[in-house]
Amino acid sequence: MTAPHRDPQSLADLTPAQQKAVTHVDGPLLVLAAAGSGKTRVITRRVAYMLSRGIEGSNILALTFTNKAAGEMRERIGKLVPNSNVWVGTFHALGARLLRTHAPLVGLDRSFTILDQADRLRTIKEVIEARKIDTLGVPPERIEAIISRAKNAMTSPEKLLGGADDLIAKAVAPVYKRYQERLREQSAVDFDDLLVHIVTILRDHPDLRARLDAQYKYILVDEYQDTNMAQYAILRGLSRDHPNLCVTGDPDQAIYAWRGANLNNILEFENDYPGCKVVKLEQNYRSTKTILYVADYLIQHNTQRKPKDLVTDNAHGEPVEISVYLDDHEEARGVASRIVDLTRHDGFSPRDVAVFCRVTALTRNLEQALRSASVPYQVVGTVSFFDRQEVKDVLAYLSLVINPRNDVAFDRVVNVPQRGIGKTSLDHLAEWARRKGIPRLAAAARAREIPELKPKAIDALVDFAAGIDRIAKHPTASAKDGVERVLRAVGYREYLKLSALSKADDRNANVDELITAAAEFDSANRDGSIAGFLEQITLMTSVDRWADDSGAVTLMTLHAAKGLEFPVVFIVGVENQLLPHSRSQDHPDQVEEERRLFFVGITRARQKLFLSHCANRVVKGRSMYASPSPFLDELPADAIVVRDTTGGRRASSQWDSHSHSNTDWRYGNNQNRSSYAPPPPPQRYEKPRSSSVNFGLKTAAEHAAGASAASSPPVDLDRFQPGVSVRHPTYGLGRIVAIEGAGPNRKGRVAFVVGGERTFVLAKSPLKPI
DNA sequence: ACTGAACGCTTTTTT
DNA sequence: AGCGTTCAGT
Repeated sequence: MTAPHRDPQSLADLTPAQQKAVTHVDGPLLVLAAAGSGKTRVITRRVAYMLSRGIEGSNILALTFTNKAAGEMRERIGKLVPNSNVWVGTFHALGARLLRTHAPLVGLDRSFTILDQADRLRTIKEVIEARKIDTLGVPPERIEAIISRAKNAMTSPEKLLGGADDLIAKAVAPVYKRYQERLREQSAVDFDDLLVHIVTILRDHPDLRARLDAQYKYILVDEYQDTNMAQYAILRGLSRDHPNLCVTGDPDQAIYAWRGANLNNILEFENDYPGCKVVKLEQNYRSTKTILYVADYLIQHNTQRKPKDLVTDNAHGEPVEISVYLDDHEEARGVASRIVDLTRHDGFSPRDVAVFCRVTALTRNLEQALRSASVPYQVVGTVSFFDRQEVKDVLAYLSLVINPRNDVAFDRVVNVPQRGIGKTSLDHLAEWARRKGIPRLAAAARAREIPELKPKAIDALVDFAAGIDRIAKHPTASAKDGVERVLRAVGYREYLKLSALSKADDRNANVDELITAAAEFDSANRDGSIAGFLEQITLMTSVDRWADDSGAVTLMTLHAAKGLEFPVVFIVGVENQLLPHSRSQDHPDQVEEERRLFFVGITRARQKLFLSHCANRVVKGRSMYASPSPFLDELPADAIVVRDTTGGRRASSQWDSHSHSNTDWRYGNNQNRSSYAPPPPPQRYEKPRSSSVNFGLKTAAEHAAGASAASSPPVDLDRFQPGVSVRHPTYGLGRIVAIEGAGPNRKGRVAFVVGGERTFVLAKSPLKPI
């Protein structure tokens, strides 16, 4: 139906299905894109096609899941059509941008602050404490999650309460209500508000809605299966007069239900947008036949699912390897040496390799093993640079300068560096500010009027407020200037030198890096503001900071892996309480999501896939028995090989006596083999029979023969003498310079290699002689 | 009243 | 292994 366009050759390299998607311009379009089906390519080509048909770039909006995906797409569009003016970004970035312009419509200043999830949790805790709300023992973290889910579903506190018989909702609703008020008082928003406020604005201001709808005449959405109700509502609002909405996604890759994503958005799209065209992309260009076969075999175990045919013309490839290790250290070492082999003998480079795990904590061992094997690696999703204390401190100062109502930032820095302002003084201040209905910074400036405060505290607070004021008075030139001004004004470098002990150098380096980041921001955004700098940082995800050109092995969670691909993939910790995670085991829906998560991990691999699990794993400092994931049973036996590295070393009478008697058990089954992939010749490998046991939560220490060795032996106090070298968990190595007193209260003065001298009560301290 | 050290509790996944 | 709370000391 579409006439030939200006550049006919540009479509020749696309399959008929891809062409259909690319050339559909007007009206709703649903692209069901299987993993590895070239979805991103189709989207970018479609944008280029629209531009070539004369559509203005400023009328096109492309929404992605992460900033990184946005950056890639922006770049690819830029290569096809330079200077196109298409807006590409995440939903949250769009929300922030629109809200900067229209903040007053929902009662916020334009200089509003975006709270990250740590700030949000802090605020929730404060609300509970200040209002003495009885939460019926529901922990703050859980309350936070419930509030977030309620917001994403656009449920008000009142409506949450309407759910009658739910006790938890009853406990959460008042916190939710008060939390929302607190945010408004501070002119702050959390991540969810970036979406919800936009929904409110679109709903309450029809003229503005119509204007935006007309401006964003063409909208593309990636990863549509992971959108939530608020995002859905935004899209509805922007696609009423011009329903040229193109969504792409794959229900089998929906892994964010826990965050409020609603799978029905994609399942019901055809009904929501009548006349919608549907294109299925089922051809896989990424993985070997074997990997695709394994993935498909697994995902067919989900009951809530539309069947689909995955096909590929790629080579068969090798069987998927499942390794069994004795414990998590062995696993890490095994993976590391495997990677060394691959790079030395098989022509892979470290950058071709990724290691995925279910929880971030698992990366620790791997880091160690890779380091000692001299394999370069990069962790995605650990405490990011911007989560570091010193960086957060400086950013909080900046944030307070820009938005003086930001009480969260005030609390964070009012006593950093220490100004002798303690908790009781701050409690009085907060209470007074609350009664007066003013921000805490303003209250600090008027500390003299607060009767409960001591003169010392008054002086310190007034001083602090004046200091912030002084910084704010200077016209803020650039982000870099702002950071440097803060550092100078508060004497932050000096503070680091004195208080940070052995970490002073690292922390100073981090501060340096922050200055660099600010300078980078300045040159990238010549009309940018400090507010813009802060916003960019808050909305940045861990994946966004990941540079894939670093030539290093990539370590990340399965969630972070979505949308990426690697020639070689390892998935570690494929164990029962981990994948599926123990928190999901009670709910079948959640187990299906875990299966999808595993599916996502498997389908990231192009050529080689390695899975592994352990018999023992250290969790939270305790060694626990671990059993293989039930998902491993759902893989086709004829496409996998098992490698048991535990040998006879796992001999433990406890273990064996608990074993199941089914000695013929092995991974996988062939009950309903899918027909598209002729499997490689069957490879029969006996699975270690004892591994099929699930011991639940007993610690291995309770069983192990050498259990007593695990408990730390009491240290003989007499061994602490002047001159003796000691180790402290926090301060590291040191030497005893003096012993004071006698008996159980005997104290030792220790000079540390880094960080000066400190005194400890020897019997109570964690000091160890060396 | 503030500061610092020790103890106990906790962690799924993230915009 | 990390963080917030608690306790003791100045």
